[in-house]
Amino acid sequence: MFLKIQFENDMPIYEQLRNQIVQGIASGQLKEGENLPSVRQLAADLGINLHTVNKTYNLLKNEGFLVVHRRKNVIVNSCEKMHKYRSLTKIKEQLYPILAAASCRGADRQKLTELVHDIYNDFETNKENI
Amino acid sequence: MFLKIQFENDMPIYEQLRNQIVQGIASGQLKEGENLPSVRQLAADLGINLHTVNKTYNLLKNEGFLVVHRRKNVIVNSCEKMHKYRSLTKIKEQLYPILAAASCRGADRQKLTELVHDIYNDFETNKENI
Amino acid sequence: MFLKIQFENDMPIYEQLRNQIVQGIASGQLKEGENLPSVRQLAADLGINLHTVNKTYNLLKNEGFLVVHRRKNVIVNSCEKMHKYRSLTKIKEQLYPILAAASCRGADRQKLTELVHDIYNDFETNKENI
Amino acid sequence: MFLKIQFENDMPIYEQLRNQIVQGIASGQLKEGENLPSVRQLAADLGINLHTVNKTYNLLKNEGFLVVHRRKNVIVNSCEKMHKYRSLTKIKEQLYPILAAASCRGADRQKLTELVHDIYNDFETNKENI
DNA sequence: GTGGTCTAGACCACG
DNA sequence: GTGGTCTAGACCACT
Repeated sequence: MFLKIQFENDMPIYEQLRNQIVQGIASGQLKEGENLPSVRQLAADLGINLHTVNKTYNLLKNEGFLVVHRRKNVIVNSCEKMHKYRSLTKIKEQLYPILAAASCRGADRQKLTELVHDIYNDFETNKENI
Repeated sequence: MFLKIQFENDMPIYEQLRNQIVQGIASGQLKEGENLPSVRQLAADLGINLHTVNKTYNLLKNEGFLVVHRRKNVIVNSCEKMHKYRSLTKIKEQLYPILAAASCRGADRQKLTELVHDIYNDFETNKENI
Repeated sequence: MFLKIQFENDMPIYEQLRNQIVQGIASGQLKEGENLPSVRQLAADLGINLHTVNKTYNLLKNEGFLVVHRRKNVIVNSCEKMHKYRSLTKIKEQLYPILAAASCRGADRQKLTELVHDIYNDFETNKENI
Repeated sequence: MFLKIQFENDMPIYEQLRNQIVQGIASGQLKEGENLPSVRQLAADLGINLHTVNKTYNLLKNEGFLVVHRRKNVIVNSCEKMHKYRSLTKIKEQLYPILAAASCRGADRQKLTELVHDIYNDFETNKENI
């Protein structure tokens, strides 16, 4: 598994985990329909609490990234389903404070669009390597 | 004052305040050298505790957006000083999880760059209206 | 714990605490990765408010001496991380007024370098005693 | 006059003033017996409050750097008199927290003694230029 | 049980 | 009157 927890990070563990799984999906390391390790197993692998993993899975389920199948295994949702959760206004809301700070600090729209491309390139190069 | 707190929001008050002030600077509503209301005043205006405002001001000071001036109280820092706090890697780090989720949900790089332009346009149109 | 507050001292409590912890790290009494008492515990031990301890910890965190670890609570940062916060110009700035006064009062560079060695010896002899 | 106040500095004005005058003496820009501008005049020159200048002068008087003459003009004390105020233990006390932080951050005794020499050189080169 | 946040009231240093 | 410091008591998120 490619997941790694930074215990000395400000970000809560469940949120680190959430972000990494989402990035795994974005970069194609986790594919549609692929199933994730059980709560118990992932907790053991990472050396963290069961509740924490559970919280992450629930969060990802509510966000539409995962679905819990009847046999209790957790799998990556289909792309079409995920698309239904898209909300540009929400994304904009999240970007706003980051871009505001960046703008104040002299990062112009050119720089920012470059960054966006950089990140999307990261996603795609990962896909190719798989 | 254009600041407004949403008490029902999950985001801590001090952080809402921080974001709004940064956006005020980005959009030119708060100009370099302009002074902000005193801790007590702003706390009274917003109906919150002065320590919460104090925390926000201190945070913004540490981030380089504000400086305490011995006679003008708290003022907006100069652009040049703010520029020293720019770190593209940090911005990228902040964008990463947002773009990952957006990408999973079918927002391609085209859409995202449009959003970036939208937001930068917001900043600039505000500037023109002043 | 080796920490001791002088309540009759002009220096703010949180700053006394900060200095003593930094000296503890410098002298090896607090080692890399070692964890400090909880905010509440230390506050109780020293007979001060937990917010004061909290302020100290946050200050030391911002200065790179401490990090909050999600399981070990607050721990001493690694030496490498601390090294990133070194700024000779800043140190020089801090030394300037002290050395100016010392110089006026007839303490020449010889005396001062001796003092520097004295202090560094203190740090090292403490290390050996552990 | 070579004095300059930074209103956006954390350090109180009276302390900035104190440090600069001490540095002026250390570097020979202010010589033994030379008299300083009146409280009123210096306050006007710097655009600060009378009380602030007064506080500085009183502080410097208590520290032995200045003496108030009978005709109310303030003059730089003689070197011999200043020497009586020397206390190595006090200097050491002041250096301690600075060197502790520096040491943690990887500035060894070599680096620090260099800094000391740098600063003393500053004092002396100023003297030669006068 | 930990640190983080918010509120509240008090005193002080500074200008 | 300003920000800075300290104390006190409360609730919450995280693990």
